[in-house]
Amino acid sequence: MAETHTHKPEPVADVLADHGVRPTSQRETVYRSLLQQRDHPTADEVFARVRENAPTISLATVYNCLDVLVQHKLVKAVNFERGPTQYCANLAPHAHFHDEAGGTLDIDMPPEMITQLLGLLPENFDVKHIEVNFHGRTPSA
Amino acid sequence: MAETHTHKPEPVADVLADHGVRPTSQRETVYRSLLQQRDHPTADEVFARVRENAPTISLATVYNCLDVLVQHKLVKAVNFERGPTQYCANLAPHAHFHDEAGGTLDIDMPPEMITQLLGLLPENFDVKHIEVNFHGRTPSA
DNA sequence: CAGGTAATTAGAATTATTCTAAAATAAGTC
DNA sequence: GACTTATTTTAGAATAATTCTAATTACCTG
Repeated sequence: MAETHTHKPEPVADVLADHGVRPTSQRETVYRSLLQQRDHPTADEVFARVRENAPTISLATVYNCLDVLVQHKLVKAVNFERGPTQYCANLAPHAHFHDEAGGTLDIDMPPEMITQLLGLLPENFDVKHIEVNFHGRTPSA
Repeated sequence: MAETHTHKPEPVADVLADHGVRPTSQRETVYRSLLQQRDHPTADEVFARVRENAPTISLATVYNCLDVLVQHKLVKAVNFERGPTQYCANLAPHAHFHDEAGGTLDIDMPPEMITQLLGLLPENFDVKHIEVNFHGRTPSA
């Protein structure tokens, strides 16, 4: 099957480099893990996952890598109430829905919605980012 | 000057009772503190403030009271990134703007905006609450 | 390959919060 | 008003997530 709509699959190292992140093996491993398993893992969960491939990586490094990825906008950090930070490689503008029963869902947000939200602010505010979180229950059925 | 638009100012104890919260002196003190000083204090800050009137109150009690007030929807808990939870007695629907330079602002949200946000979700999701947070800088001038 | 910068590591430290168990308070009952 | 029971408060210990520290390792530049 030919790839009709996708560009050539850019190696992870290049994606990092393109975003100004020096591509170390740890950073690649962490980022790859987030790309592969697109739930919303905590730092601990990422640590557990990457240990399989990189058994010598440390938790501090996982935190460092995640921070760098977030700072360079390759990954989003999601916070819910007092829970541990969760990480998300979905870069499209989206909100998050936190199910009380556990689990976090991405909710796509059309760009107009972002524009409207920004419209609530006084003109000269400099917005770095917006976060929209829903909290509740998904249908149990 | 006659009070033209306000109802009789209901004592704090009654407000608590009306919301199903047993009005203990600690709860009244904590709630009153939030009503009076409408910045977005952390539990520690509330603790420091209420100690002036109630020098024997404990930090655990402040946490307990804040939790009860939040559970009974008299107070909102606001979380930003990894910072400590902040509390807010503004019950009108509103978003929060976190200034990197410090400080948190309430941003009014018209009900239509809430409706639109809810429209992003599948029909049968049961939403307990929505949180909209902006992050950035206010004009320094 | 020497020298410098940046990244990683293990473990200690910190911080906000929650837990625990006991004492105090309040509410309801006779 | 004393008695019982449920709730709240309290001080301090415990926990959990994250950050810090200092030492080591990897990478790049000349």
